[in-house]
Amino acid sequence: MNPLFHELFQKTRFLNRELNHALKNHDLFAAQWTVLFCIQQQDEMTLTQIWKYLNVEAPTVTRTVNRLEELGWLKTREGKDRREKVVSLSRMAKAELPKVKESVIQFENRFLESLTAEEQSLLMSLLKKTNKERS
Amino acid sequence: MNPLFHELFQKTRFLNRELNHALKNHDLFAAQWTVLFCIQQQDEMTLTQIWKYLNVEAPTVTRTVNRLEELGWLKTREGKDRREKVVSLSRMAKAELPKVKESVIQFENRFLESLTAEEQSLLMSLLKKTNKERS
DNA sequence: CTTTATTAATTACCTAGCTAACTAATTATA
DNA sequence: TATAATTAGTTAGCTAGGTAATTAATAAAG
Repeated sequence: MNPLFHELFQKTRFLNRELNHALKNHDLFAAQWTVLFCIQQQDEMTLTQIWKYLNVEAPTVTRTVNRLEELGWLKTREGKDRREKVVSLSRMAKAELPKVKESVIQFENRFLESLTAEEQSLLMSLLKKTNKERS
Repeated sequence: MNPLFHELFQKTRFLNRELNHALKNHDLFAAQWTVLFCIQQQDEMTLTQIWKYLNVEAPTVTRTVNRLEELGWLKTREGKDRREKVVSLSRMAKAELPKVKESVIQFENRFLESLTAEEQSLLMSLLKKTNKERS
């Protein structure tokens, strides 16, 4: 097994663990945060838009969105296409998200502080250059 | 949310999915393969050695090792310290692993073919340079 | 218009991470 | 040596990813 893969998997496990830790004060998990984040950017999204954006399967998003609705972060309504479920932030989420974002930014900066801006964008472009064909 | 994180998470999700796909012929999942791989390198390992190597928590390894034992890939014995469980490859695993390795190598090469050797080692060193302090 | 195909979302069930709380064996200490 | 602390592993239960199969609504084709 190529050590690059080992390193990649280890790093993201570590990142996930630490991000969960940073979000604990806000009673959120990493995957929940990423869903909130992308909805907040778009104001409203259907489930399909969410899972396509996150590059994740539909059932995963169904579950996370349901949980976030239970917890009071999200509200949902039927789309004009009645198969669609349209998701948006609750009042509470709009009030709380800025603080959450602050925690996440602190965490990200701590993780990246040993890389210069050039190294960060280099890392980004190398990741993007990697093959994305599904076999 | 820093786009670098988004890209990292997406990439490893993609990698995991594709590696699972590549391993399907051998009736293995990615995490199972990584356990088999590290045991095969060391010949014998205790559970603690495994989870420290993989940078994963103990219960995760307990479960995966049990599953692999059920499936006939692994055998276990008691260590001289009777708390320890020592894990090694079964006869079947030793016979099959070379073919599995072949599939994995093909998969890895396909994923990395758009990067030069220099780019690969650059990516590796950038990942390693990242902060690893647990907060 | 009716039938067929497609699409959005869900349900059920699997692997795979995690934490917290536990047992049993070993090591350190009083 | 008896007790306390540590260590190896497990169990229970959560989030989070996946696939396969299903339902309901819409779109396309006959």
